[in-house]
Amino acid sequence: MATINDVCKLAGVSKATVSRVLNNTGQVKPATAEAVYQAMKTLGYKPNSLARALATNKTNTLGLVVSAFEGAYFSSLMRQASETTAKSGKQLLIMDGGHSQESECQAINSLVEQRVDAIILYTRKMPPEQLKQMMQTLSVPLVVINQMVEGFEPQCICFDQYKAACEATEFLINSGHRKIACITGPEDSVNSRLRLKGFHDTLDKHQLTATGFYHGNYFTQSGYLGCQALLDKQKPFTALFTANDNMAMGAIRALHEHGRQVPGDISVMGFDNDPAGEFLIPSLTTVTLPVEAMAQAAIEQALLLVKDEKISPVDLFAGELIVRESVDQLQKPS
Amino acid sequence: MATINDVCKLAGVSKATVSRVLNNTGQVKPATAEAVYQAMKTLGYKPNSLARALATNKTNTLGLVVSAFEGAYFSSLMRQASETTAKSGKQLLIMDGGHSQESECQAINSLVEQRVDAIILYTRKMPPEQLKQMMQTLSVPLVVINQMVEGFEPQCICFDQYKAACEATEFLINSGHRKIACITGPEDSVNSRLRLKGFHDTLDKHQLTATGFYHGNYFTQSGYLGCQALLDKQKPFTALFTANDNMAMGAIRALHEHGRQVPGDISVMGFDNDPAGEFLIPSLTTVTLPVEAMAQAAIEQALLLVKDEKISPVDLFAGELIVRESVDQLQKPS
DNA sequence: TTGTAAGCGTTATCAT
DNA sequence: ATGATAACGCTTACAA
Repeated sequence: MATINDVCKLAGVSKATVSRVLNNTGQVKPATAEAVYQAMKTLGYKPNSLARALATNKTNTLGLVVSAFEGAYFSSLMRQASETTAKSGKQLLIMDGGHSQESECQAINSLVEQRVDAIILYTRKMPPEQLKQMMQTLSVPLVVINQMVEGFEPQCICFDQYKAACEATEFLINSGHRKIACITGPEDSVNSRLRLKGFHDTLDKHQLTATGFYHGNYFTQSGYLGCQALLDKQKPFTALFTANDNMAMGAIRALHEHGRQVPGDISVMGFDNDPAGEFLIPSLTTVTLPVEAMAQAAIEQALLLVKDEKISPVDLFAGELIVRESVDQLQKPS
Repeated sequence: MATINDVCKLAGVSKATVSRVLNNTGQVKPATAEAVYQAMKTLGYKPNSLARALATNKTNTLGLVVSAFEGAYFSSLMRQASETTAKSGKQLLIMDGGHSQESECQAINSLVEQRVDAIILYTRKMPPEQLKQMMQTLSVPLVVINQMVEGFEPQCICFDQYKAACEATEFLINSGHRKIACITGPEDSVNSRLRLKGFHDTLDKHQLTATGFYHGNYFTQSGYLGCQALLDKQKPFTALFTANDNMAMGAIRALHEHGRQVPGDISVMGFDNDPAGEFLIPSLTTVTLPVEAMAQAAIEQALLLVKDEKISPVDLFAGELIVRESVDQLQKPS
């Protein structure tokens, strides 16, 4: 692999000059520049970004840690993050946060060792206190998605989980449902707790109480199992609130296998607006989660932090109810 | 950010010694080692992997370029690749190949500049000749998934698209279907052409001909649109062969909107075995594509190449028919 | 067991 | 307009 020295020799100039044409910094006579270009070409020279980073103390790289690769949600997140980063002329390094807090830490650590300019973290496992501590001690700027850290608001890109869950539940109630069951996310997830709280509070507000609930894990299968469990309990319900679209799909399948019509017998509300939901039969009533916008905001904040600019907090992102077929109106909404 | 020099001073030893304890290479007195650890800890020292890579000429990093982030298929690919790499103690750097051949080249180029130890490429856009050229000229080993390059077979991890498509079609015919339409992938994709060829050849073999076909783009929506187009043509068919599960889902939705029962009126065959297919109503008859195994094989070959070991070609991966509900047996299979 | 010093491929500061 | 040369943070002979 050719180095800058090889180029020097072939072009008959010094390292400094080659570096100049490489970064077009400083003045260099067109003729020599041309010679250097030629030399680079014939040698197939590619600058070594490691050496460059070492010399400049800038890697031009952002690190993104995601807590999963599965699901349309994360796909969109990664795609948008990658796009926004590319537009800024930097690299995006995507790492798997794995299934545990420990592996998330490892991922972050490894990004720090690689000297990325900033880290964007989508975590499901990291407790808020530890996030706070990292924000304080880490030597690179850290932006987190979907987790609020007190005192570091500008570095947090959040979605109003609670409100969105309230609205979804409200819609169910407004549609005339009174017996509502729920399949929620894992207990150890802050966001899933927020969604659950929104659900419960809204029921409370209407003097209702949940007909049953089940802790899923966001995978389709757990929606399926959860719904079976709910059905087995023999407590009848007319609507099911689900903490994401995947689980909604699983639940609908379980309902179908039990001979229940959706939405005729039981209505199902999703969460996330997975693109597949539009094509399901019945199509899924759900609430959008603007991942793309959030990913973009996260990268942009990170980019500002890299430039040492002061940043202001980003508003909470809001959900939007998408009314499709899977929820029946038992009565007209008020 | 603390450097090795800071550690030296605080611990009162030389760089060499610190390096020794860092990599536990060579002999170092337990007492001094302890002192060094202490120093590292109190300084919050993290080795700079750039400097290390520069010195050793090894980055301990593999680069993966994917042609898309969307879809369960790529999620599995990335997850498995990430896992296998991690097991080997290396890093996986995932890059977006983007939507064009040019951006794929950029991604590769940038990985080369970052001096990754090897590159794994899942491409949809790169023509075979160019792949071949890269394999010859690139300074890092290159492994490609799903594309066969003559003379570089050991570096190609492939799936037998053709055979799988034949089997799927055969199943349709065996089930009594004679009027079969098809929604295939993009024309410029080698694999999608192979699937289409398998479909056509199998029909030929039975003296049948396709009732119609449509070029989709692997997104759900295009299955939906394609199926509508097919329906509008008024050429009746009893079965639909689809080049991936997403498009199958879209097609089923279109069929439903046109009042056709699946599989009662029209059977639908998917391709890929997307995990969602199991929960669809009707659940999807499809053929598995062993992405995980392929991803693992790709990483393992890459790892061997890094170690300069000679590698032998990996067998073509085979599909497996998954019989579920979406295909009706008009007659018992022979 | 430990230290010295050269080198990895760049950039950047001086001179010239 | 160009060239020496000292960093950058680490590894690795070679000495001691």
